Amino acid sequence: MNDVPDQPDQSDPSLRLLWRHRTGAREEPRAKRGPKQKVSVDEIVDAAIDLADAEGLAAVTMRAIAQRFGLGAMTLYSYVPNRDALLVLMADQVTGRTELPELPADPRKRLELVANLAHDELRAHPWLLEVQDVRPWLGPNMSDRYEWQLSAVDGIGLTDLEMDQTVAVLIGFAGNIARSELMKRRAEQVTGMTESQWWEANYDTLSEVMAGSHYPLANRVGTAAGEAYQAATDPARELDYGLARIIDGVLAHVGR
Amino acid sequence: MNDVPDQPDQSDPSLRLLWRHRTGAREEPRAKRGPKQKVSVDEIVDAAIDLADAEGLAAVTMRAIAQRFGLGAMTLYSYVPNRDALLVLMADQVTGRTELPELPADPRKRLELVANLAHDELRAHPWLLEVQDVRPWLGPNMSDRYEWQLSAVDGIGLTDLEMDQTVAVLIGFAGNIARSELMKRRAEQVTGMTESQWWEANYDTLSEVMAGSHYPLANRVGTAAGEAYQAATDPARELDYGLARIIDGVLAHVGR
DNA sequence: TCCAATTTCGTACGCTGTACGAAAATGACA
DNA sequence: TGTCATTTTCGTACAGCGTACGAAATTGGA
Repeated sequence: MNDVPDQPDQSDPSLRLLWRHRTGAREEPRAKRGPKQKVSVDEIVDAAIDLADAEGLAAVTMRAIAQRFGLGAMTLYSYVPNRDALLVLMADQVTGRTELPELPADPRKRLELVANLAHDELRAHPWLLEVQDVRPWLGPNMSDRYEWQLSAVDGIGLTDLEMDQTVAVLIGFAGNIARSELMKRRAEQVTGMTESQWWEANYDTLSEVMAGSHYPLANRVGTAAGEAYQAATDPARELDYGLARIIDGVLAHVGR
Repeated sequence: MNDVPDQPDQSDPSLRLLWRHRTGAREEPRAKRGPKQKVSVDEIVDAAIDLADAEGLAAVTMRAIAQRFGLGAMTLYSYVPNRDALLVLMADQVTGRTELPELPADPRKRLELVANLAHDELRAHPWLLEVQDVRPWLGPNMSDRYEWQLSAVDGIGLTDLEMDQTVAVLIGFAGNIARSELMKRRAEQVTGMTESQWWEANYDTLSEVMAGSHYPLANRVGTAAGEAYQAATDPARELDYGLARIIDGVLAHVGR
């Protein structure tokens, strides 16, 4: 019998699930009775990650995951409270796969590394962009990542708050580039045409429909882009350009 | 009988729908026979926008929109080819509601205006962030907007390609701030707690679970953030800080 | 051996977008 | 005015989703 009255547990249940491999010292108490679980949470999460990598986040359905193990769909709910929690577990688990390299001494190179690492990861697992919209996750691997990101901007001359905000700007920017790359790939997949093919196929309709409007700058810029790299956009160069400007701004701010 | 062989029309059908109010000079040919349509595409799109503003994009279902007009769900498909096309129409239409102010002379103020306008709009219509992921849209109001954005960075000393990339960085950043604001609001709605309440409710679990890990920088930064503004993040200040750094970087690049 | 605890999972519900085809409404023409 | 081709309306249906519920199966401890 407890002295303290039973107040409803307001704490997020998926927190313990996220940190299941690092809970203090003791192992999580195995169930004493009942059938042994046939798979593990990690296996389920890994299977879901595979599925998302291969076919996109929309293909990550409870039924599809369960089928990979020959389980019934509802069985997954004895491992994971619901689909959203699974997505968070996927995000943290895939984050843990990327090892965090030593940081170079040069501040500019440090910031570039933070952005490029995020960008590469999001290119490899584009579904992370969609998961991000579901919930901010506070898992062990994400925490490690954040600590590493902060260490990259530490000692440069930023205040504590500015350190956080600088990291946010950098990884946000990397995410935007990754997002535009994803959209470009998706558009090509949906339409079955490359970007330049799309513009060609729609040229007549566009010029007819835009006859009454005038876009001198957009035309000039669009022409320049088309000549520079047979497409309207080139995310790789956007990354280099934008990253250089942001880092310039940050380093100028701390007076270098 | 046509001389040219019938080649399948590869052009995007929703393009004509997007530009329905500006097609050259002549009106779109009204149907000669059959019942008159009871509503208009604009009314449908406006209703969908209202719904999205009030209850989020997930509430924008074909059935819900149709019900607003006392129509059957399938009736909408005589106005709009499918839901995705409707979302694009919504995005362009709501973009047209924001009037584009005169641009100030000062380059810094011009760039700030571009970012702030995007940010305010996304705050008022957060579902635009989700629509953006569906498809890049090329409607009349988005085209006007893009031309205006380019004019804001024109004459500053950027190349044509850099103009486009600069706009992309600015509005992408504004979008990221709006996204984190949206997530914060959503989290409070889902959990029923404010951010600081969440941290309080999960403090015990967190410190237990993170006992084996060390996050000196994250702790320092988190403490600083908590003291500065009773929360882990403050999007409004992130906007000011990041925007200043980005614009610094751009203006330094063109040598001012 | 028996029971309590736990996992497994079939069924079902409400929800989604939308394919299909019948029914209703309308303007043009005989 | 009657007829018909055209167009809009929309009821029904289907596949797929997350998941609530409850029964069945499995297991270790007493």
